[in-house]
Amino acid sequence: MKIASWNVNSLKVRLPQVLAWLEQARPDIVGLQETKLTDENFPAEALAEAGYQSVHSGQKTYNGVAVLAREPITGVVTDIPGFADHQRRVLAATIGDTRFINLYVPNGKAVGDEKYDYKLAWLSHLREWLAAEQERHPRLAVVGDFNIAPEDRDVHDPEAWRERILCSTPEREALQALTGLGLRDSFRCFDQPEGTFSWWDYRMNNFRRNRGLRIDLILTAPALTERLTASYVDREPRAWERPSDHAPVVAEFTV
DNA sequence: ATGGTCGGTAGCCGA
Repeated sequence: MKIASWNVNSLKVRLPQVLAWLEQARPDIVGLQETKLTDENFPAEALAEAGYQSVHSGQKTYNGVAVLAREPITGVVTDIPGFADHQRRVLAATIGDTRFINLYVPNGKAVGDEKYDYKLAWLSHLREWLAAEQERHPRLAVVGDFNIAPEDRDVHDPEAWRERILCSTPEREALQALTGLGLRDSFRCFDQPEGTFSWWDYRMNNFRRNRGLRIDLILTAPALTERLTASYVDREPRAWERPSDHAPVVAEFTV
């Protein structure tokens, strides 16, 4: 089994790249973030022709998350239970015996901003939900754009980013609270090249200079962690014409 | 040198 996560930064613009990547990578389950589409504009037919069933929780202009899968999708949940939010950032689904939770974690804008407080509150509620989900579904994968670089080695210039948004200690502690539930950052279950990132700002030729952050993650519960065979960032689509500012991240498993 | 680029949308906001 091969699963993936990709912040596409507008699925309207990025559909050709997404279809090309699905064809070459052939993942079984994919979480997309920042589709920026309403449900009626979601390209379900084009994805079906590519061999993927899909569910979408959409919103005009902002956010929007989708799950694509080769097998039937059931058990769809679109909100963190008990956390009312009009922002479409959550999409949980069951495919086979895998529970797949796709997240677009709030960016937070800047440390101390009201959006930062929303981000930390959101992550606190997420932790409570994931603790319960893991009880119900041992084969749990939590994927998405977490908008948090877990450690300094996930940041091209840690000193420049020290205690800034995406890297602050409270954000990292909120992420560690998820790994404290037994969810592992699958990427770190393997030796990895230094300077591996998943997001590069469009400005300043940051991709060419590899000035990025690793903020797109695939977390796995023990029943999946023990079946992990690989976890990596696929940088290739970031180098394509008219790219998203994020690259897809991938995890592979035995069965 | 404190900006720079995208995308959505129509003057800026969000990332």
